[in-house]
Amino acid sequence: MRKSNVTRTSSLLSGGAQTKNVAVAGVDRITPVVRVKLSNAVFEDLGQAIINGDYPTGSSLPGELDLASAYGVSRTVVREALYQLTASGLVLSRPKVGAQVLPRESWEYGSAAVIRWVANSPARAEFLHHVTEMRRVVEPEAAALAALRADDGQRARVAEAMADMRLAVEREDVDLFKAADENFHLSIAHACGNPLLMEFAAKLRRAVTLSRETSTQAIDDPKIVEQMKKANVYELAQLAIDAHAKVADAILLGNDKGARKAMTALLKEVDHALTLVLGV
Amino acid sequence: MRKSNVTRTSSLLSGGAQTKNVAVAGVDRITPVVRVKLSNAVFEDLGQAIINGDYPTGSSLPGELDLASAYGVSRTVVREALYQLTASGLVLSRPKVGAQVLPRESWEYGSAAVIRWVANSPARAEFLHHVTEMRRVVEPEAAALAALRADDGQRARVAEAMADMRLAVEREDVDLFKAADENFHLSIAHACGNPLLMEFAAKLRRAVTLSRETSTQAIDDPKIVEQMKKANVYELAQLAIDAHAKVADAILLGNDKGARKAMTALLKEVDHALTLVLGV
DNA sequence: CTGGTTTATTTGTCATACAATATACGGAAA
DNA sequence: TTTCCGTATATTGTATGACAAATAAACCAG
Repeated sequence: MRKSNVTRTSSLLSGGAQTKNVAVAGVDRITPVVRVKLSNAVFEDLGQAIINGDYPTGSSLPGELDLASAYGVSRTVVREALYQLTASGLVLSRPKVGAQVLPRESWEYGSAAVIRWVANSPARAEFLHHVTEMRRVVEPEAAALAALRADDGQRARVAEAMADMRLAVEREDVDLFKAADENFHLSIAHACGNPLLMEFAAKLRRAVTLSRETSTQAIDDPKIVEQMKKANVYELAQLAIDAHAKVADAILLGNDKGARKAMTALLKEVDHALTLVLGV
Repeated sequence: MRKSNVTRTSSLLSGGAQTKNVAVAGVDRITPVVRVKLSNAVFEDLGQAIINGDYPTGSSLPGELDLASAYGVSRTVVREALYQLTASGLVLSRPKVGAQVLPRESWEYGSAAVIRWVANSPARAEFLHHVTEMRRVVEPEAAALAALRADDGQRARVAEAMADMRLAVEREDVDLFKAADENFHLSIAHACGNPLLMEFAAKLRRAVTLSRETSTQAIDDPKIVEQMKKANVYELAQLAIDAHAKVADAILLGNDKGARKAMTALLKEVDHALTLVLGV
């Protein structure tokens, strides 16, 4: 029933994704040059579908052969995708019963893929709330440790991000500001000397960024628009510069307690407002 | 070049694999219940080998066919294992170049498998140090949130773990004590109302437990034995009971600040000593 | 209706073939 | 000689078909 290989390859990203996802229209156009592995594509789509709640906890995914024909790929590809899902803690597949969706407690929220999916799922708002809560626990500590342990190169990167942020405000360059903000927090995370803390802080930060990106279309929320109008952007920018600078200075001086305190203040006072203005 | 590792694994797998290939009549019936998937076994072994440093960063694993023949499995199985490794952030495989080991920064330290491997690797001591550092950041906050948000059932489980711990000391039952300790911390993590915090705290806790388990054979370290002898176990047990009770009481009373403070003290004063006595 | 057996369906594993891709080699041009 | 470019070759990516193993569901004996 399945004949030509080449045409079927392209039918995966369009046809298969259509059936499950909402808007993957642009995806296959973005990556025509870099040939995406089919199993990764299936992995992405199934993972997003599971996390979106299309397959409730405890239910079984369609059989491997069904999935294969639905996506227009071979059973081999489906299996390889299922193994990635298994490693992400989303499913457990057993003979006869199929790949069962595991309860939320066993998903690997730490995994990059899961974060990506959740940040792009209906549960995005709630997730972002939890992420913010965690950032307020983790990032001040990361700043404190960075003040104590950062080497010269790491301190330089913090300083550089700070400089970029000032430059962005000067030039009124929103994109540069976003990038500098991201760099600022990531460079601190990388300087804290604890790989666990580093990875976790970086992932939290990435979750925020992802949510900002994927929620651009949600700006028609009148409440948010109102808040954005009310905000005095320039004032906010100056406030952000000050708050970030206090953190950076403390880190550069090796003042751990000061860095912790400054980062706490930054997250409490500025970051929420920034998030509102920048898109969530 | 990494022959020793492969051959060791091959022998591990040989029990399950050969029974099928050779089709010896009686052997099949000996181990029919615990049938491990071959790909999972290969996944486990390769992951452990990578994290042990057998394959340095940037190097390529042996080719799929080599791995297949080394492990005595089909190429399909090897590929499925490699896909799990990919999802864990350990390798990235490309045509012709093979599966390259990614730098540590991209390993999913949050993933259960990676934690298992690291907790069982030469880097265990250092990892445990980082884990402890993270616990001192995360668990006090989890306790505080649990005091604010735990429902009746969750509070009951905390109280139950506390009661078990008292019982264990009374009966001088070390195993029960370990279990109660584990339950105590896990129940708090589960009661904090933030899935990210819950998962992270639980994984940190699990890393500690795993390290304790896998290091039983390392107790011949004279320094540790000396410390264990010097420790007054009964005194320590009473200290542990008191410290844990303070946390539990604060949580049950909804006193978040008290819970945070008590947990901080617990981790600072008692937990290290406990870890020493219990096996690390 | 109960309990054990059989059946049927699905996953787990293997083998083979071919397509796609990146390294490495070798030849041509400057 | 060096540099550039195409070809060769080895390895991964994908597809297909086959069989073994496991288990849920149907079935039958009592």
